Amino acid sequence: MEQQKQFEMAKVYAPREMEDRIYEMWEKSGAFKPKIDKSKKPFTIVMPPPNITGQLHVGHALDEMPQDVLIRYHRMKGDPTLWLPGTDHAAIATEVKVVEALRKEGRSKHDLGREAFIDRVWDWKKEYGGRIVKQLRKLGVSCDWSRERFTMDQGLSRAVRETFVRLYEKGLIYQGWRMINWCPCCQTSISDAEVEYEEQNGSFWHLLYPVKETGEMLELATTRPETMLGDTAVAINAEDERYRHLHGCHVVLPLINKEIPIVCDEHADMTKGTGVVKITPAHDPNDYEVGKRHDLPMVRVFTYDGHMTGKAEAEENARLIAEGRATKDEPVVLDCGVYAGMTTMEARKAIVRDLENLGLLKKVEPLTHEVGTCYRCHNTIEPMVSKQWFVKMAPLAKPAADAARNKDIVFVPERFEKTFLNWMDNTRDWCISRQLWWGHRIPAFYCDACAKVHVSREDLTVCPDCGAPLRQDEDVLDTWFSSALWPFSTLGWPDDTEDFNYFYPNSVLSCGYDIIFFWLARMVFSGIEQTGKCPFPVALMHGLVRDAQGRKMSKSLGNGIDPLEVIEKYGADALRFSLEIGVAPGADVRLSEEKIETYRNFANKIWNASRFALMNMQDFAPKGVPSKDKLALSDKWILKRFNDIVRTLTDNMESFDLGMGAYNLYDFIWSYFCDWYIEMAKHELNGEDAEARLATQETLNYVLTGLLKLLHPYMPFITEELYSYLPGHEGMLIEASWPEAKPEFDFDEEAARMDAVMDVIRAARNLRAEMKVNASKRATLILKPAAGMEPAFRLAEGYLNRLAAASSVEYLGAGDPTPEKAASAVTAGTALFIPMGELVDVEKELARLNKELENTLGEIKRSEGKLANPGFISKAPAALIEQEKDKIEKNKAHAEVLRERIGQLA
RNA sequence: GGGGUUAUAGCUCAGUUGGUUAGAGCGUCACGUUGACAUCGUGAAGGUCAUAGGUUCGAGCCCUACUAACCCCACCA
Repeated sequence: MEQQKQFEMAKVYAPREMEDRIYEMWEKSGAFKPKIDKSKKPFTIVMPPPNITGQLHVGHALDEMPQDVLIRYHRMKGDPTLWLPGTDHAAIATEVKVVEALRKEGRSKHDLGREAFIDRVWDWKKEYGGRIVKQLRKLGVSCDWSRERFTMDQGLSRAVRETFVRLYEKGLIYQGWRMINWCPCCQTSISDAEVEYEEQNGSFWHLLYPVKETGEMLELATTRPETMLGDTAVAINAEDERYRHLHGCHVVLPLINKEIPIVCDEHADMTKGTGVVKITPAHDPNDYEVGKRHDLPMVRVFTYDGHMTGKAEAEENARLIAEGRATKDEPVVLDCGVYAGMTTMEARKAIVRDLENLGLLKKVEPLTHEVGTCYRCHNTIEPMVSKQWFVKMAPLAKPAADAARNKDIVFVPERFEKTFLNWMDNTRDWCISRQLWWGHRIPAFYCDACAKVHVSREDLTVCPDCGAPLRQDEDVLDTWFSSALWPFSTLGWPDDTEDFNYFYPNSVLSCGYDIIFFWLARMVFSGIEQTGKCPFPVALMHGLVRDAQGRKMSKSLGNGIDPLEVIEKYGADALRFSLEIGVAPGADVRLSEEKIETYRNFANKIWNASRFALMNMQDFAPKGVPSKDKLALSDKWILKRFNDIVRTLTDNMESFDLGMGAYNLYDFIWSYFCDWYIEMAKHELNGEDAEARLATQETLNYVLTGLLKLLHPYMPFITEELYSYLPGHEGMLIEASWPEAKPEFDFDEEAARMDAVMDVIRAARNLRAEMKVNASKRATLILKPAAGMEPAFRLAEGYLNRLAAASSVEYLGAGDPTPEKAASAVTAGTALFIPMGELVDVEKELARLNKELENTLGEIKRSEGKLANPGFISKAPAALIEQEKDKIEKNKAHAEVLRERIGQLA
């Protein structure tokens, strides 16, 4: 049976053949479902929900990696482990996609109407929403698909509504006219966090406004001349001597000849430009504040779709005002006359041209400045005064910031705590209403009869006060409003469910640092407000994926790596490892196909090491743990080193040093296990001594099995496959056990002696390489062992033969003369000689030995200098002083052997 | 303007609370293939740890200043 297995095992690792099969097996076995055990502490992570519009890209792959590694580690440790997956409805992104699809059919969402449009989006969701979820499986994510959630499913919608009503009832959600960011393209408001600033080339137009009282021209500059029709004042600084005579005066707004006041306000900066600034309260955030301070009227000149307002809009507005339905906070709409209906850009040109014709354009300066753009469509944001819903942030931000300051939430790495606090301490109210159809509709109901607003957990049709019919608010909520509840809404909150009670708070939240404000911060304050608990004690951040040159991956640069393609080519394990190895928490990752190839090669290495092990375990029935009696020196050495790596890896996992853990494993498996241990084990495995062979088989099996387990969180597929081949658990899934270091295998002394032997092997190889000896040519190795080392070398002769190409090993006593026609080297007091007859160039040999002697003497001097320093003696730890003394001893012995050899050759 | 990060070998990066003669991968060069693996092995070359001070018995690591690159937030009339 086993015999067959071996021959079935391909010589080359072929991930494609196994990964889908293994994933299916995992899913069928229910391995990813936690077993709730009240006596145990669970380990929980909720997956950042990808957008249903999404296609898997390397960013997702990076996002999943730390989570899957931690989840698999904790599952192996035996913790009831839940990784909860799901998707986000992505209000704007999805709506834009579907609107686009409709446009191709020659229709608009308004042609369909609200209900039909939403049906259409659900259809779209059914068709494409599952795509990313299928693709995620290719990465090997071990989440519990039976608990998959969607931000707009019934339960989560109820959580959203409950949250909204609670916040409203506490006065933490309010509706009002405020300055907001308006995207004329998406035709919706967006939050401050959704504005991205881009550097753009623009102009600085210097305009002249005539002063009514004095007739002089007041020069001011603007980057947005199209807003001038909405100016309701001009501001100067009260301290500005240049304009002291204008206090209380007015200017006549050109083009519409409207008289507006000159006001004194701190916003006017004397050091900038002419110190005069035009004030457009309806279209600029700063001017809005100035307007409030001076009780200036607000005049709106832009429509919500990016045109200049005209007669129709102005009349509609006038009507509302006349009927008393417009509040004081609401801007007055201007009929822009000849400019009406123009886009803002057309109006800019026309207004500048007209001003120039009037001689009121003094000059135009080019400038580059940061312009706010929509994070979705990248069109320029227009600041607008608009009626929206807001979350009052101050009372929510305070406890969230406290949680970070009290370390109820810890950031990994630490520095992101500052980013988080900086935002929490300065955040402004959150605009949560979006003028979209796809999303959670705002549960506010208006009564036109009694002008009341009802916010309710249930849909209302008639006014509870007056019985008149109600109409629901047309807007939906910011998509992040629902994702902010993700750590608990997915577990059944607001109901008192078993999942919620057991798995909340979550254990860790892992996401990219680019969504700290969008998501993480909002989860923290929402969790604290709604559940009274910080939703997770640890925020593990990761960075961005970049290309080999460190650039962001983007379609326009064409430098993207398609994860599905590279999985197809190199396997998911290779991709996973590439994204994790050597990456410090929070650091960006450079990814290239070459890098992925390197770790595919690593997988192949493991594959072949296992193949080797299996070939040598045909006749072997493991007892599980090697018995100590017959272990070879190399067995003891690897058992000790394996203990070390188990301890290290466990530390790495517990401290979230996942990149370090991967690196440690790579190094251990390739160098310690493959290059050294397997090569040495060949001696015992091919030897005559049946008991020694058995002991090595036990060791090989024990260590390899353990290594596969340690590597499993990073490379789940190949480790699962190989594990199932190893004797003792053929066909089994990797059991839920994380390896433990066994103190009885801490063979410190033997390991140290083995290391000394390895030094000699390296020195011999080095000599041979320098002498350009053909690797297949064997030669006698003559050793003059350091004190007490001869027994170790005798035990290790098999390794010396095999790894240092020694045809035989001879030993010299302390007083014995050393061979002359030999290349020589000294390591830790042991001298080694390889007789090479005439090949040896005595001059070169001497030069080399002298150089080494010089180095050694230098070292001794350095150590002696240290020890001669009274400060060092009195303050350094005793162990270090001992170490330094020890070093002198060793180096002296080393130098002695070198001198002896030099003396003999010279 | 506020906050943050980075600077170590040709390239990409490690380097834990300060404690050997600063490491790895890739690349380069030399040698090597008959049975785990050329998706491989062995060996070598290559670094004044950005700069200047400081603290310390001791600094790649801590502090200050400076230089350069990058990121985030705010602002730019």
